[in-house]
Amino acid sequence: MFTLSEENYLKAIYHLELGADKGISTNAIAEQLETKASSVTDMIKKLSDKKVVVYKKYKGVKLTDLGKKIAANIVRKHRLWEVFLVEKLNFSWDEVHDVAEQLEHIKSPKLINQLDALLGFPTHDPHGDPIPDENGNLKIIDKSLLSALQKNESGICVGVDDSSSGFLQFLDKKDIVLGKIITVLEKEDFDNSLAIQIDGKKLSISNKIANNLYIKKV
Amino acid sequence: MFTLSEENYLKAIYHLELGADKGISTNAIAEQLETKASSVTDMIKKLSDKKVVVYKKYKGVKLTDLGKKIAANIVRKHRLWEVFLVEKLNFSWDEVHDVAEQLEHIKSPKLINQLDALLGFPTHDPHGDPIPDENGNLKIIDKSLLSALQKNESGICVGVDDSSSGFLQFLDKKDIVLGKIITVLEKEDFDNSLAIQIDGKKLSISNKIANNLYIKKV
DNA sequence: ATATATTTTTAGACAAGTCTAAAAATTAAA
DNA sequence: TTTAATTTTTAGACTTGTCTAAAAATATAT
Ligand SMILES: [Mn+2]
Ligand SMILES: [Mn+2]
Ligand SMILES: [Mn+2]
Ligand SMILES: [Mn+2]
Repeated sequence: MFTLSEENYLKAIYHLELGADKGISTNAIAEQLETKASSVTDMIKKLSDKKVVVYKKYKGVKLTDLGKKIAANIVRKHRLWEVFLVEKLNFSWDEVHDVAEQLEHIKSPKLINQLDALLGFPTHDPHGDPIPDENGNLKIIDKSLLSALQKNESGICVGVDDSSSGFLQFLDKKDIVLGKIITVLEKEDFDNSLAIQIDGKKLSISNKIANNLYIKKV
Repeated sequence: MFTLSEENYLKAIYHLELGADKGISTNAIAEQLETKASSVTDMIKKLSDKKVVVYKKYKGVKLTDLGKKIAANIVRKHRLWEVFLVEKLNFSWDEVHDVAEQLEHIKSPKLINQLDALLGFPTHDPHGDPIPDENGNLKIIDKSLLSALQKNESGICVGVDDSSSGFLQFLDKKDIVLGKIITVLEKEDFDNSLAIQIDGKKLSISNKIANNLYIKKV
């Protein structure tokens, strides 16, 4: 069994490993968890003793298969709870993360299986992130940043890169919702801003926004 | 804000105070929480510093109004989660307690309000125990033990005194469910067992069972 | 290749929560 | 009302997870 703290370290390493081939550095973990490098070194030793990471001094850390499975299960719980909060309890997508951070540590396999069923076995959370299955496998869908679209191309909104409540509330304000179709009308060379069409309405979108919104080309 | 451990102490004292006029003894709390008296003394000092209990050395402990409110809120969360598990996730009433012990510590007022609404503002949990409102008030319904019924009197099942899974599963097996009406056909002086009628069926019930099942006289 | 800067680890400390063993206070019994 | 038994508190230790400051290793720059 793993403590709350150990689970958070495993999850942090799991997230950092996606899109990284080398071992994860002590500093990277410390930054992710808003803690100090020395604390990370201590915890890594414990996790190494428990066979969930492989650790070589000064060489960074990698999850073992066991570690990956445990971490994926925490992510699974986090995302299922986020779906629950939005679908069943009328939370908006910018309110769910902090509560899910707590709920993800509840230990009860039956609870999570039944929750999965109640929600109709969702494949993605409210931010468009995939929900790992019971074995920790997740299918990556083919998505790209809005900024990668060319003029006159269209895409369906499928996720966000930045899921801070600031960004999510901004999208709400602009009526940009996952599932809607965006068409690029114009790309400005000057500031890389975009003129887009969504829901029949025209909108101007800064480069920063376009770099944080995922779409699937249609 | 209170730690998980502090919350568990407050809840234990809250339960012990129901049906006790004096201060709650160190040993009583230690037994309830399956810990040692010395640990209780340490924690009581902390809770006293935080103004949630009043503590006089060797004289036991009492919740302040603030302490009562916080404890009642934890009980509220515990019981709402139990209702959720039974009503929405198909848990049986003997499976919910351990999970609720974890869920009761999740901090999110919105979560609990929305959960309350989703469940239709229930007044009692699956074991017949009342759910405190947002202010910590709970209305005690007039219930008595099955063993208090006289021959030919009837009552509706409204709760259990012992909510161990052993007892609950026993009731399941005998088809004794909250809401059903029980009529006492016979009382045996010899062993204080009861012959009862429930759902048209006749059943023999030991004194131990009759002393752990609450009914409301009809 | 050597010096400098950065990263990582170690050493030592601290708070929370728990425990055992011993001392002090209270309660019950003779 | 003394003595004995029980309850409660204190003293000191241990674990988990964290921190700061200093040492060691690695990476970067001249
Ligand atoms: Mn999240
Ligand atoms: Mn999410
Ligand atoms: Mn319970
Ligand atoms: Mn209950």
